Amino acid sequence: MQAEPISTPKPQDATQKVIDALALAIHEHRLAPSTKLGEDEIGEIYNVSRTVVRAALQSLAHVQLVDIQRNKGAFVASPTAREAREVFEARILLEPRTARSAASRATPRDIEILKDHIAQEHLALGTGDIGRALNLSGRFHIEIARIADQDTISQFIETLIARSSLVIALYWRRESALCESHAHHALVQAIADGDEQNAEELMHSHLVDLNSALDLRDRPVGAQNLRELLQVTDQ
Amino acid sequence: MQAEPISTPKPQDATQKVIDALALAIHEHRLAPSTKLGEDEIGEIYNVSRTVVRAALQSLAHVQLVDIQRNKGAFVASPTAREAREVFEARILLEPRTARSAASRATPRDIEILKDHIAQEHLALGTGDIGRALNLSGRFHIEIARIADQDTISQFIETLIARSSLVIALYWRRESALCESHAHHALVQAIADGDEQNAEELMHSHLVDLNSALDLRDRPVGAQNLRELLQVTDQ
DNA sequence: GGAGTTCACATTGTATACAATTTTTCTACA
DNA sequence: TGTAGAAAAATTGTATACAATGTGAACTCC
Repeated sequence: MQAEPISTPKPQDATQKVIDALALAIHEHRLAPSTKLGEDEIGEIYNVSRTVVRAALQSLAHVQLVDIQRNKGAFVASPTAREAREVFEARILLEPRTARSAASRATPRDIEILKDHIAQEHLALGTGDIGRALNLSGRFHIEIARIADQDTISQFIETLIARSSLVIALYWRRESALCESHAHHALVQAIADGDEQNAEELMHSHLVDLNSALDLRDRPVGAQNLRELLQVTDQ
Repeated sequence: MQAEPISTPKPQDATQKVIDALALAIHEHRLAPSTKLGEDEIGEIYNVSRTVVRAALQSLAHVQLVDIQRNKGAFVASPTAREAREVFEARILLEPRTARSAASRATPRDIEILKDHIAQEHLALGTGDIGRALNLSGRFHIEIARIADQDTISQFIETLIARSSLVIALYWRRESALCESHAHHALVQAIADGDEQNAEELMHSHLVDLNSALDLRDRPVGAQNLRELLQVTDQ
């Protein structure tokens, strides 16, 4: 009776599918901070039961991409200015050393992958798909952590980059251009050359640059959407 | 038989109760690495449904205290020698700077708490309750991270210390005494004095000492218990 | 007697059903 | 008209039921 030829209905975890889908939507800024994530709603979208959705939401809450409030529900996380600062402080602490380590271990294949990332990012920017470009930019950093071959720290960096996505959504200031392709390009070159010192320094300054492009003054986040709606053309 | 007079049956999350209970058991080395954690079994022990147990196990899997294998079940994690190395490398990277930060911010109340931790640890060692002493020793480090007032990094450190518990269970060598009370004492003094440089250095050397008390040669972990049983008085 | 197969049992993955809490809406009253 | 209160609706927390997968024992065949 040869059911589904290729598309398997539930090949692996249904949970992982939901996790990936939601994480991608957040990373690409299609789900804004503070958005309510109703269990039934999500379950209906992906054709899974609330059991699966709850597991996915809890997993995302663990990396602080969503915020679960008991008896209230799950919302896309909305980092405070302070949390945003901490995320980048942690990145500045971890990633330069990771870049150094990557420079000492990268294989030609790794360099290929990194360059491919940059190319795809450039492409996405060209087509105006900013969300995708942002996501790829983050995955570039994750890839470097993978090359560094330190799973434990890589995992930390992965969650930090995920949260960075939310920070950028909330605190990025328009004025600064986000074309940091140059920084990434120079970084790849240093890693390809095995220049550990340079890789470490480039990563450091890259992150400092990123951080300085944020406007981290406190502001009343939270029910942000509601406020926006209420103030629209309010006479 | 007047059941629990004050203890409420389900005051807060039932899930959190299970998480805490299992984590404590692991930290106190009452649950050995690779121990199978059956859902029905645990649910029966704590009088909760499998739903709650599964949520707890998934949460513990996130911090890598347990290892969930699809369709197989959950087991107390059993870090490889490599993972053990990585955990301590990460601690050495993060904690010294955290100790420095703690030294710059600690209040008299904080110092009290730290000294109390040491006293309790000493007490536990005196009564031979090594499991409790180990747990308190770990919580001492967590307390310092809390004082440093960097939630993001504190959270990383918390998971690292949790995993350290498993590492110690697997790789600690008997020969070395685990009375590092002196190190903790000196650390508190430096923090109380606001001596940032000294606090950072003391924490660094303390962690290096700890690390050197591990025997990180590879060994076939995994179904450790079974192997032991099978080889007992074999002829 | 040993290796391979099959069937029964046990355990996990997922869905549904029920209970508890929150949010909304409707109504009554000042 | 606006506000307080109560009932209704919606949503989450937990438990149970069913489906799918894995494990182990008994049995057959060599």
